[in-house]
Amino acid sequence: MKNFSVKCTDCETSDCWILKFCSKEWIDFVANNKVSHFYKKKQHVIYEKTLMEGIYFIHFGKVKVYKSGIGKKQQIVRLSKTGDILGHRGFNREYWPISAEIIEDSNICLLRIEHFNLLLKNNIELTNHLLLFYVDELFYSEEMARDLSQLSVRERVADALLKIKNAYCPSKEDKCVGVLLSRQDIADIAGTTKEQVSKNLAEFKEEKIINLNNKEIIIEDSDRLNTIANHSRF
Amino acid sequence: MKNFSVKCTDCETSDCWILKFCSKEWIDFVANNKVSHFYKKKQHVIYEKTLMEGIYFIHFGKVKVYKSGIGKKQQIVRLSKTGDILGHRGFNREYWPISAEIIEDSNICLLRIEHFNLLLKNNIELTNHLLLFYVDELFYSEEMARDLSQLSVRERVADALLKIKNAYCPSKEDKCVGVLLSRQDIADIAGTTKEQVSKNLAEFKEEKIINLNNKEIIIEDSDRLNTIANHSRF
DNA sequence: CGTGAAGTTGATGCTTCTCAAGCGAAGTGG
DNA sequence: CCACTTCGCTTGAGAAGCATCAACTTCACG
Repeated sequence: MKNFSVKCTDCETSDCWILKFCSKEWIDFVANNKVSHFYKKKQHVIYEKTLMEGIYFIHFGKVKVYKSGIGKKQQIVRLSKTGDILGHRGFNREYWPISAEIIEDSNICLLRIEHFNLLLKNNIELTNHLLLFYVDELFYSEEMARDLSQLSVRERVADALLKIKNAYCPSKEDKCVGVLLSRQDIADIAGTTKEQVSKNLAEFKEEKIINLNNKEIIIEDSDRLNTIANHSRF
Repeated sequence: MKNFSVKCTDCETSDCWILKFCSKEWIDFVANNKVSHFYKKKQHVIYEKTLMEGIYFIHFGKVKVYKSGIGKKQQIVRLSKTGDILGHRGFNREYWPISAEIIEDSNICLLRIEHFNLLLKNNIELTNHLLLFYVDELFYSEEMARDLSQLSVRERVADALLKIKNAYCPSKEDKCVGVLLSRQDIADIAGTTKEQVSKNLAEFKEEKIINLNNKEIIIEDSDRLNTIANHSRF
């Protein structure tokens, strides 16, 4: 396993919050106190209900954040990637309210909570950014709640595809969704079962809205996909 | 209509955030810049998609906060009351992402956003409290999302009753849920229809879990109600 | 006392979940 | 390198859960 533990000052992940919102001396502080770790696909960074340790920053990679529900059911609440903060849902909590699992090999930095608190206290811009970030997260979360309860499965599957694309391949020109997720993962975003996802993807393919090339999902007609997903909103 | 526009310094709503987290001089600042308004049941404080104006503080009363969905469907995302902050979901947004409707006559203070921002900048304790509040809101919202998608209607109706009780009558001794909401309101919390609420309430009554005394819901066996609502959680 | 709104209840049918069988790709071990 | 196992995906059939519709009752309020 390669060592990805670079100094923050040499880090190429330019949208890392530390680099963007902290002063030079505090970037050094983070560099001296963070711990980097490389994770392989399917490994867990965070286990729900275990002791909260600190805040994570994704140096590079892709991570799904989910909440456990009935039996084995899970609700994916976020798709995180390079530059994203991770574990902020556990801020000020003793135990993690969510789990985080690697979906593409990732390198992730941990800053223990006492250091993060010190950082917040001394970097007002970071605090302000975090505040606004929570506002956004709350907005998306409540939109998700409403949609999970009111949209049909077909609409939710369409919406899930757009969410994945938006998270991992936002480029308008590029048609792929940017990551290989299992049917179960898509179901855990859409709040349904893997069988329903399969059936609806087959339908979308039949209608030439998407294409399925060896496991990869290609969005052929994002306008119609949008129409299906937004069928109801407003 | 009585005039409830008291000076903040004379305000008896002791859990108002201004009184709790701002310094004396800044309480005066709020007192001089806030606008109080009395609202009657069914009036709207906030209309979704209209211009965001500022942050509200509930002097006294009860308010439901909801997001519009398909057709006339609504998802209630919060039950607010005396001392609560209102409209923080619109922080840093141009338009309101939610509506807020009075469910019991209320007096509510508005602090325009430019004043609120100034307040935040100068009262670090308020900023910190707001940050932690958003973390909590995010937690509850994602729990709601998961539950709406995974629980059965029966479980969600039980959960809705507990949420109402918890919001408006948290006392363990008192059995009432603390407020008169319509079946449609309960449905909008539970993510179902008013008919299903009616049927499930009848079932609960049959099972001696609740009692229905002229529109008022009395919780007779909160343990069993909890068991039903939590059937799945963990 | 009359009108409209809110609540109840039952019948019906659609949507979605569950279960099961079959398939193919990928990984494992001899 | 090939059989063997395992895992994920697909598809169909059946069942369950839930929304919708409609008829009726009760309540609120002028």
